Amino acid sequence: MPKMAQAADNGETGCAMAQMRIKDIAAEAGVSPATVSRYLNNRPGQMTEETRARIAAVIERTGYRPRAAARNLRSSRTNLIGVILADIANPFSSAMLEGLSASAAARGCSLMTAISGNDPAKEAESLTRLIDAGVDGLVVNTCGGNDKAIAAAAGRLPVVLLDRDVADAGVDLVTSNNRELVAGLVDALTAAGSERLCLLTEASDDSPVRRERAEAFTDELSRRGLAGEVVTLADGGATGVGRLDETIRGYAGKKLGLIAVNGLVFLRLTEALAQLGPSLPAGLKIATFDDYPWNHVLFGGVTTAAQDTLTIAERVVECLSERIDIVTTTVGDAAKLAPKRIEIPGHIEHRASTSR
Amino acid sequence: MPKMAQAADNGETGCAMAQMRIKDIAAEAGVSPATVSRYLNNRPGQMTEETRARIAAVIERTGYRPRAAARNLRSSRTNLIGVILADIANPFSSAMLEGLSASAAARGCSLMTAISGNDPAKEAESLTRLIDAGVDGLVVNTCGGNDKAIAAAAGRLPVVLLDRDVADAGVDLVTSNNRELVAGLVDALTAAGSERLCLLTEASDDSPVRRERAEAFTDELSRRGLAGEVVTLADGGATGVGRLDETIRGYAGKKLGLIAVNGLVFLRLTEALAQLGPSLPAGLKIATFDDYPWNHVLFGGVTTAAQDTLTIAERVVECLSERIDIVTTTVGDAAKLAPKRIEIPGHIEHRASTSR
DNA sequence: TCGGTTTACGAAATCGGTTTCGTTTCGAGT
DNA sequence: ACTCGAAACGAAACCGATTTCGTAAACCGA
Repeated sequence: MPKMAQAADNGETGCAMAQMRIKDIAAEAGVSPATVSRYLNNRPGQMTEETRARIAAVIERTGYRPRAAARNLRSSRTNLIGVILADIANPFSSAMLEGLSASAAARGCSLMTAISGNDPAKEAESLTRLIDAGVDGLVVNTCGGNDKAIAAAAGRLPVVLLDRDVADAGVDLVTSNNRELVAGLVDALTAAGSERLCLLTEASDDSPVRRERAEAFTDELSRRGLAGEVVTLADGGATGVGRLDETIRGYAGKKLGLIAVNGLVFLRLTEALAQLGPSLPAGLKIATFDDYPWNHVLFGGVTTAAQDTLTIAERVVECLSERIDIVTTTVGDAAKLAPKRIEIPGHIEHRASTSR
Repeated sequence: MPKMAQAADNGETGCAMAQMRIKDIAAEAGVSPATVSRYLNNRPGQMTEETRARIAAVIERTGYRPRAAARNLRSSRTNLIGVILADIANPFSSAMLEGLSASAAARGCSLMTAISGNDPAKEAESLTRLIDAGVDGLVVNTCGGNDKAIAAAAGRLPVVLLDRDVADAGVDLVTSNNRELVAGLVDALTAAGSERLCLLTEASDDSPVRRERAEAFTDELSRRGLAGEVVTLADGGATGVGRLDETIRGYAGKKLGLIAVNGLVFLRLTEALAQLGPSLPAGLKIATFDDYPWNHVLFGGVTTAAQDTLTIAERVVECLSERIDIVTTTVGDAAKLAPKRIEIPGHIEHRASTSR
């Protein structure tokens, strides 16, 4: 006989009563805790429709909620997904967070988030913090510089990389079809009359994504026999402007088209253009990656390579849950499925795209 | 004698060994699990410098990490802070998330995030999800419509409201000094020559924040004897543009100044202005809340009321930890400290602010 | 040297679920 | 009727830490 046997017989007492435990529910429903547990996790071994109903009724009436900590401990599963984002200021990241949140919730998982702010040290710290917290899996939008740590983490739990790859291997990656998107932007600009193209990048951003886009860009140029180059803006804002000014002057009168390699570079580009004064070279056209909400306002609308963040998020969670299920189901590390590389097609938003 | 007595004697075997438990560490260090626990939580009752060092050495060597689920269960504390954000697309929210993440990490806490997308149903669901997950406290940037649920939640664990208040009482709130910021924007516009002022709002956003700003605005107008009004854009984009167009025409030739009540309205405003064509009424000036990164690019720089997101985040976490400490320390609900209302002063970014 | 108070630590209970394993019951097949 | 397998369920171990309580040793002033 339990100490607080009749703790449950309250109808609607408003007072703060001690929390119900599973054994209280069990007693109330006249079954064993094991059966209630089966009910809670609707285990394959069915139970009589009658006991099921009885348990449901008791839970409904008492408003019982199982304590997560207890079930986590015993089952060593938390239904938590860790997310490490490099730069939350980037709308890509916030859109992704929203998508991940929704997809995770759909599978009964919650998100634990950490933000590295593009600082590898913080990223590493977040990595251990989330793992220590017991997340079932990890989504990492890495800022780079932690390849070994990430590989190590992937050895301990399921990891899916988001957008940015890691030199070391063995982890799933979900990203956009950057090469096609680059081609699409080149298409758009040439169709709009540009004769020379520049891809603008930042020195500080040395991510594999940037490199992939730059590579695709030069490939595309040579494939089409177009003139152009990759221009790396220096980090200090002013230098960047100088470099940009120089570039624009260098192509003066030649129908230049600029592609910003990502949203932040685009932002710096607009700043720089504003600084250079209202007199832009005639025929200068602009396109960019990342569909910031103001892209269709600036310059009368900027043609944009938009990533399908919602689908990316969905697939990320899908990959992760798949691996999580494997880990928690199979005995050892047997049946390791090969690392996937998934490209989610983005699309080009065609807009006016002219600076004038 | 434990089953796996010598599991610990490996030096650097690469094989995946079973995880260490606290009792393994204890055995290895020649102390009891209780002492190791004391070490881990550096409890007031000191221990010999020698045993401390011995435990530290063993932990260091084995790379032992305590299982969070177990300590959560026993201590009924998770070091998790739940965060519910209404609209992650708003840079205010993402900046806040970054700030919260940093402040929480500084106190050894992690963040569990949920995003309501301004949907009260989702918000309510997030509320229960996070509470069920066992968060120690909750930060809510509510979208409204859940006053009772939030009040109920606040009865069960510490809750701090972020930016948006809740009709019901009894919870801490951290927000900006909206009234002063409104006055600051009015200052800026009148100083720039505006004679009539409009505050632009959206019908769909009926948050207390919007209302507070609108109220402050009309107060300010009457205090200064200025002409002007609050203009509510309808929800459907097109109607909004029409309404705006109408407003601008109505004041034609009268040196109009527009204030966007928040960043999203400002975005719609820029869109609408772009749609209305390049010929804006001469002397139209614009100011806005929320310092989006492109504010200083558009229209040659838009005067902005910027909130101090970092400080807000800091104070939010501070408030929350304070209450969490009280809850976990004191016996009952004694010593309930009164709900605070904290206003963090923002500042006005003075920029060119002219549309032409 | 002796009571009295800390201090350092260990033994064992405990948190609240899940999981394993075994038992009973029920229905089908012959 | 009897066997057999599956279905429904209960008893008890278990997850891995924290916490309570107790004890032995150390310290301390008189």
